[in-house]
Amino acid sequence: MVPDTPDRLDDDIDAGIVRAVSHDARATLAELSAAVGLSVSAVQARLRKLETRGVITGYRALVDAESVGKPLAAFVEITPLDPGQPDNAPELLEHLAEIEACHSIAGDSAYMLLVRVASPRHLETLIRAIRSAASVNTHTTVVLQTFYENRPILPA
Amino acid sequence: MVPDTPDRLDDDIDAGIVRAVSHDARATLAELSAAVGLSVSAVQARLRKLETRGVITGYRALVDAESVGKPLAAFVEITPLDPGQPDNAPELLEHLAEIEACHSIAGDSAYMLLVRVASPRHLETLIRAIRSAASVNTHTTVVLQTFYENRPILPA
DNA sequence: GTTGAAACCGTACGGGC
DNA sequence: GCCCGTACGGTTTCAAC
Repeated sequence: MVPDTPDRLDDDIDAGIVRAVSHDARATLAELSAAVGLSVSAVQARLRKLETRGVITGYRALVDAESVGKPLAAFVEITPLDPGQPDNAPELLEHLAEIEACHSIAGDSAYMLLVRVASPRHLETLIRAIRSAASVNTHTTVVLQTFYENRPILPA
Repeated sequence: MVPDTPDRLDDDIDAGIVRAVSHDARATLAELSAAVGLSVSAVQARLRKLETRGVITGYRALVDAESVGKPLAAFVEITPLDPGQPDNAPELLEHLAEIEACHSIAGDSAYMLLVRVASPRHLETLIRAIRSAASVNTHTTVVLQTFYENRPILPA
């Protein structure tokens, strides 16, 4: 039996490109070229492919949350009030820009959110908005300090 | 009394630049210039300042975790075995590349980690490594599905 | 902040492996 | 198929204003 391709990286060069652009998304093709030892054209073609195949899904600036007025982060676990109802909480909450991430999880709660707000008062307002928008209970864990986050996901 | 600057964005134009580069970190200065209505040079100078002031701390490619062989994510809460000891768990764990984020938190546990691994077996190995490296108990919540994450932090 | 000129970069295309 | 080189238009950079 032929083994399935375990992931969508063709080879070590693709992995090197992903690593380099994960470390600095604004790196030029010339810099990426130097990093992996291929011509600029070849790197450009590979980068395009990585984007179209969905390996690279976008490019983001990392922004200091305090600098943009959102110094308070929290994990909010949510659970539907009525477990019988169809559950589309992620969609119902998508319009709330304070929510940075939404995962469904194993364990006591149904979803884990990561949120960022300006103050405890804003956190209270957001939690109320979450509860009423998605008909859920919430369990909130305040982040006291972030040591690191958004470390690059490196190809194995 | 003069109000303290609440954050480190000078004005709406800086906010616009941050928003634009958060949405697409590979946008050219010309594109950013068009987005905020300033000359290319002025945008470049502002972007540099935002970087040196620490408002923008870097640029990352968003990588599909499954495509690079890490389809399994989990939240790992950790608590020191001996609460009397000096606690430098974040440093002790920093060398583990599977850890994407480390926050200290309020509540039952001391820290919340976000980790990504290839399989349940790798998760077990990682949890053992975390326990022995930082002398902690762990409480793990597996991520079943990620609806969204890394949504941009927009200036208020 | 703006303009402008030189250096650099992104892109498409041709040819070779 | 993938890769490299070249050429042209767009971009980045920096100095002068």
